[in-house]
Amino acid sequence: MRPPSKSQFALVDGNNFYVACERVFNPLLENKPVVVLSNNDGCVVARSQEAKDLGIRMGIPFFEVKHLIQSHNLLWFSSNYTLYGDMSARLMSLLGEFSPHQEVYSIDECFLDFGGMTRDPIAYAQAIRKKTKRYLGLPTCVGIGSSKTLAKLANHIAKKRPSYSGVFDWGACDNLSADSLMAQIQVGEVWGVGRRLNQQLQAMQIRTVRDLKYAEASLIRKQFGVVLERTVAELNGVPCLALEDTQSAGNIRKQQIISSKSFGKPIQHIQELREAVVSYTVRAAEKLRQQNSMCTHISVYIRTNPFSQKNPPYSNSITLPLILSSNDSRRLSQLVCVGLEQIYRPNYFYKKAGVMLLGIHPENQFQGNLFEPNHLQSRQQQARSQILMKTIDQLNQTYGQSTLMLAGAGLYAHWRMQAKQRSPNYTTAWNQLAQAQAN
DNA sequence: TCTGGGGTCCTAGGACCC
DNA sequence: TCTGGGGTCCTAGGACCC
Repeated sequence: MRPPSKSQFALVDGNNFYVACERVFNPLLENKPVVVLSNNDGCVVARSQEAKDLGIRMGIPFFEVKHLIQSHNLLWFSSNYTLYGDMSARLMSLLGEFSPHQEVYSIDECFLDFGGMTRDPIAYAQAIRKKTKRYLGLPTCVGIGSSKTLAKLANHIAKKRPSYSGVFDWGACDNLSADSLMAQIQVGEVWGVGRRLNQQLQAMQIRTVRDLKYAEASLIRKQFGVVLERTVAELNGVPCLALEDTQSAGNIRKQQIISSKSFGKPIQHIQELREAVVSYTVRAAEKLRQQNSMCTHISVYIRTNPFSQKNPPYSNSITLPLILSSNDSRRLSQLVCVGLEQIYRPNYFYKKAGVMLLGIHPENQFQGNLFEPNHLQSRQQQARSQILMKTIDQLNQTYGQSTLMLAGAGLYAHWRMQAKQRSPNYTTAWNQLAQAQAN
């Protein structure tokens, strides 16, 4: 029996998204095993179907599959987030036309509100797929269900079972066949069941999606908390998670902003670490200003390579409060350097550092400092800082990133990460388009 | 040689208050 | 000597997601 709820969600997800983006501009990649790597060319983060068929697992370190380049003509790319981000924006804007409400959930997927739809949802979803393929060259799959969790699961089925032609709708399926389908899917595939929960559920003989759907809610609540209890309700068609409308782009304000990266090679000296964390801070502060916010705390961390056998491990972090909220790159960088001094230990080989902005609030809720001897002066400084930062942002936007930067970020940046095979920015830079043609 | 980066939410426990 | 109960707020840490 279907629940009385009228809510319907569709989850549209790009297939092998990063690989698909590369293929749009390079048709020679079609029908070949292709992978896209994480930053620093570290791990495999996207695989074409052919690469999956070679047994390349998601997240596997690249060096473990490098031999397939020779033996199976595996093709690989460094990640090009400028390209994927731009393609994503186009995809989301196109998908947004298909529903009054859209939640952009990640770079390659979004929920659409299918509630109260009078048309045949499957035909409608097929129309969506056709349009994204024709306009953007991107293949997608669509899952439809009365809760977000069911829509995610439906999308999984649409992807794994070609017989559904890329669209699966729980509504087209009676209870009995829905249950038997769920009995064929591992519980770990459910949205919200990660590695840890999977292990614990297995131990309780909850092995398939169907097992979880019919697990006793009170028991789940007691053992695992409200989050999984909600998941169980959602599997039963009771929507607990609302669609968070992100269609009007301005309303997403991040609660924390992180900028962190591994280094191309390990570094030892504090001066180089300082350059790295200052440049991350500048990047984070830019993001902060982009959403018209300020922060009250900043946190910095450093760590050695945890996989290294020969060097001793060390990692540490520190969170420092700002006396006055700020989004000024200079002030934040100063504080980050103070923090770095406190956690830095000599004689270690550092592999990664990061900066986190916390206590984020809108710019216009600026709190003056009561104890500031000259309150008015601090207001004026604040205003000048805003103007300077806006100017820097504009210049960098117009003339390219790092046109203007803090000297502390370092001019040479020997620690910068590796990206040996990045594709051109086909959609965002005229000069790189020309380069693509020449190739 | 080579192992990503950027987020969210929830909970437990301590500090502090009356 | 004896030392309550209930509330809020904050932070750290753990789980999850892509």
